[in-house]
Amino acid sequence: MIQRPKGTYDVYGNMSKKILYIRKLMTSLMEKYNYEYFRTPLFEASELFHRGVGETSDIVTKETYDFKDRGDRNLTLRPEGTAGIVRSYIENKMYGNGNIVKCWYFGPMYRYERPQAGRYREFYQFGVEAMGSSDPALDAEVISIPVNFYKLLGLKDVKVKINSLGDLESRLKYKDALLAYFRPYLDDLCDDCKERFEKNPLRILDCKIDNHLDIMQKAPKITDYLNEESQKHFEAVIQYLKAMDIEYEIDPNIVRGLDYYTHTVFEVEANVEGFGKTCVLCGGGRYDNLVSNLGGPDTKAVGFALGLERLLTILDAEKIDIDDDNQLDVYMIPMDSKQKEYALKILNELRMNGFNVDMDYMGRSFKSNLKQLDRINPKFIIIIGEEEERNNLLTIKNNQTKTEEKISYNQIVDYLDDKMKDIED
RNA sequence: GCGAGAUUGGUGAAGUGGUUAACACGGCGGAUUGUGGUUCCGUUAUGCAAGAGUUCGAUCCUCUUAUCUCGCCCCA
Repeated sequence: MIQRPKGTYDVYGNMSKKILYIRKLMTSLMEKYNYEYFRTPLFEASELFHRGVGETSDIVTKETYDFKDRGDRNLTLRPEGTAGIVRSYIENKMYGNGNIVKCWYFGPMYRYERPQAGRYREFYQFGVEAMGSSDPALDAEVISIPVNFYKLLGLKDVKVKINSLGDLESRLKYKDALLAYFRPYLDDLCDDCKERFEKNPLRILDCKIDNHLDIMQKAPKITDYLNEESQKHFEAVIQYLKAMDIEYEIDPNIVRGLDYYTHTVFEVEANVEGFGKTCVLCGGGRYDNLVSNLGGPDTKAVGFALGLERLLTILDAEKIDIDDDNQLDVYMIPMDSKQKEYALKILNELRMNGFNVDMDYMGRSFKSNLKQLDRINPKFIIIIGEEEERNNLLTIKNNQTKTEEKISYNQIVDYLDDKMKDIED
């Protein structure tokens, strides 16, 4: 038997309802924020991610799906959303009028990782990018999006952890300071941290094993290395968060895994009782150099992304039920296959008049069809037998009151329109 | 990439080196030939992830592969 590829999953049943609901919520929220929907290709020139995400990041060095197409082009399935959006921004010259571009996306991303709970090789991300402004208020707006999104979904104790990496200058100075600081203690660090020391010293601060060590607590803080401009930006973001009543905590250990971040970096976490711990739900930050690094004009930008699968896992753990069940308006039961023509005629008519209608295609006995009704749970049942067909009638039964009446075919649309209003009231 | 544990029908699962693989739910049919969540009856896996090996005989033992779960790395 052919199985689905490792780290992928199929969506159906309950899951599909949840996803549709979440997508609807995203769409309406982004309308309120006045962000535009963007869609970019699932694969891009490999070089885009090498230059965009960072040549040294783990995502690019060991997690991408790279392939050559039949025209010998080097392509990569996108491991994240920002690089493609920025490429599109540059390629379509959206910077033209010095406009701000605020957009959102939702789609599959690909990383060759070891699958674990809530983590897949093909996974979906919802994200936004706001390009063309360095206003710290924009950072705050972007941060407010996931916060409000989670609140609307019913998550509790949603909290922002925020830090600043400063501009390139501040960051380099800090990196040097860290290297100088940790070098004498290298032997005290865990093996992973020794590797981090070489590759990405900022991540040492994030280590779960060495967390307790004295040298960790006393390590230099990025905040002491921010230049004046970076400091001012950071403080302003904090002020704006306060203004919006968004709960935050400054966490100097947040450094993020992608190379393009500058200034604001943040994660949003929620306390998940089901897991007995706080979980990171999404992350993002400012990337003022990415657009120019990818060949565009100097453009400041900020964004975030959240993983759908982790969100669903956490909603489950919190027992937040979000399925967006749209109840069937009408279920049709033909008494006999002879009545199918007439049934289909009614079915089609009702659908074109805006009702959700389905009927039995299993050739079930009448009795059996009735037994199915509890599972199908329609608002109305239309029963069509020989007599109804002959006289252009149909029997319609209210599934709640269990009362039924015979009406003529011509009346059905008006009849249902009327009844639906009653139900809604 | 490394380590550990799993994989039995549509679903949840019990089970054993040897004839017909429990039990439950669901499905279908019937008791009730045009009106339903109850009850009762019948039926529902030529097969125990895939392949190979050991054996007179394997779902059970061994190996390989695949996938899932958990941990590390990483990410979010």
